[in-house]
Amino acid sequence: MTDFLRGRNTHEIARSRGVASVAMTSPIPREARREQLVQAATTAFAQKGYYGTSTAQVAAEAGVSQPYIIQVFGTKEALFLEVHKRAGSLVSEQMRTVAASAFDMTRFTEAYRSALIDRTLLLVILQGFAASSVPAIGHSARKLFSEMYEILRDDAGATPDQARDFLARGILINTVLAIGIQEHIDDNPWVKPLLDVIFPES
Amino acid sequence: MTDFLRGRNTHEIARSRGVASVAMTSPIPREARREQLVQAATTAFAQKGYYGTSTAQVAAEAGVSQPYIIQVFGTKEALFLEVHKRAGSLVSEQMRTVAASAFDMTRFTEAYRSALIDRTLLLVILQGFAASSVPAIGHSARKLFSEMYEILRDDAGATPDQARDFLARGILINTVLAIGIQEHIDDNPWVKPLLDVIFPES
DNA sequence: CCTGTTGGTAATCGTTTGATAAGCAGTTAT
DNA sequence: ATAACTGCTTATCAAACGATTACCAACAGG
Repeated sequence: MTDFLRGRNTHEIARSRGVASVAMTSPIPREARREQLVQAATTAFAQKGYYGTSTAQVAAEAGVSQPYIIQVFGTKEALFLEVHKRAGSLVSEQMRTVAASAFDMTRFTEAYRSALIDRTLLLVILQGFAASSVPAIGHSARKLFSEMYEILRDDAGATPDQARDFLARGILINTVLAIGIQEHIDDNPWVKPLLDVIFPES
Repeated sequence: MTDFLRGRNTHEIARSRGVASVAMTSPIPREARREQLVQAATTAFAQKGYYGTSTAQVAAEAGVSQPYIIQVFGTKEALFLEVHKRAGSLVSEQMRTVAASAFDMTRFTEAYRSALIDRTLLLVILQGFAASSVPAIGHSARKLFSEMYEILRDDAGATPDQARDFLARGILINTVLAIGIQEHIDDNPWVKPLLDVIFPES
């Protein structure tokens, strides 16, 4: 990005000063670091998708070097898959808890409002749909889709029609988020009534 | 791709034979060629999206050289925008004719079934949503979204709630097409009841 | 101390990318 | 005929990409 310092980590900063042991942060344990990288990658992939995001951008977002990303995850594809699966799990989890008791379309808003805290998760899922031509990504996307239907059917007791409408609403919200129409509402102010029924009183 | 002959057009074939005027097709007029290129680009972009599709792939699909694509459209972004806008126009057009009389959700299936003939159009629209982080593409996507709402509201007399449900169903269909779950129904056979209510008796 | 292991980086590579430049072939107008 | 225009190519380029290699720094255990 703009900040070239992003790529300079504590190691290099210390070395470039000629001081080996000043302002040196301890290396972060493997699992914690991996978690942090997935988080950064989620942010990056959410915006520009699988093809549109370079491993260097993910690295910059995380504040590490690009080869390190590859070293930890093996390939860019494996990284995206981990990001996608994690996002899918989190959203599924949230769906399950909200729809646990009985199916009720009025709970929909509640469900997605809490998920909106991590709107990047929803965007990653959309990007997964769009990149389904990559075999492994398509597989993961279909699995997620099926899993969501399973949740609605088994945990919420929804009929196929109800599940369809629920999923449709969810994907519509994902799309509206992706195109950022709320931020550009000034360009088309007359769509507000529509947005109002998509995001009630928010 | 696999066929290296794709890149050899009539010009080169004639020249490589040392014969200047044998089996030589006349150059195609500008507008007709442009149309053909947009068609090829639509096919290419529908599968792998804006970032995932190279201009060379578009050129191979159309049977012309890669620089020619750039020459005709200026940039890859301009090409995608033309493809996206044309797909949006065609789908909007179809929406308008079907929903012209009065709003009726039962006509939904009919509307999308005819549009399914060009499922690539729907995929291009989805890819436009996914690539909305590119400013011009985002603008085009929002414009399309607004236009669709306008059609539903003005031509079909739909309420915001009805428009929301209609659009949601449409985008769900786009998504289901994108992930290709129908082709992989064997992997998750129990989602068939869901697909049956998404694509009635098809 | 020094030795192995873990957590990282810099340097580099081969490929692919979008885009430019220059030129050739066929058609049309003078 | 020839000059000009349109259609389209080959050749080339600089930048960006994912990935490999080799190395450096800190810590832990003997």
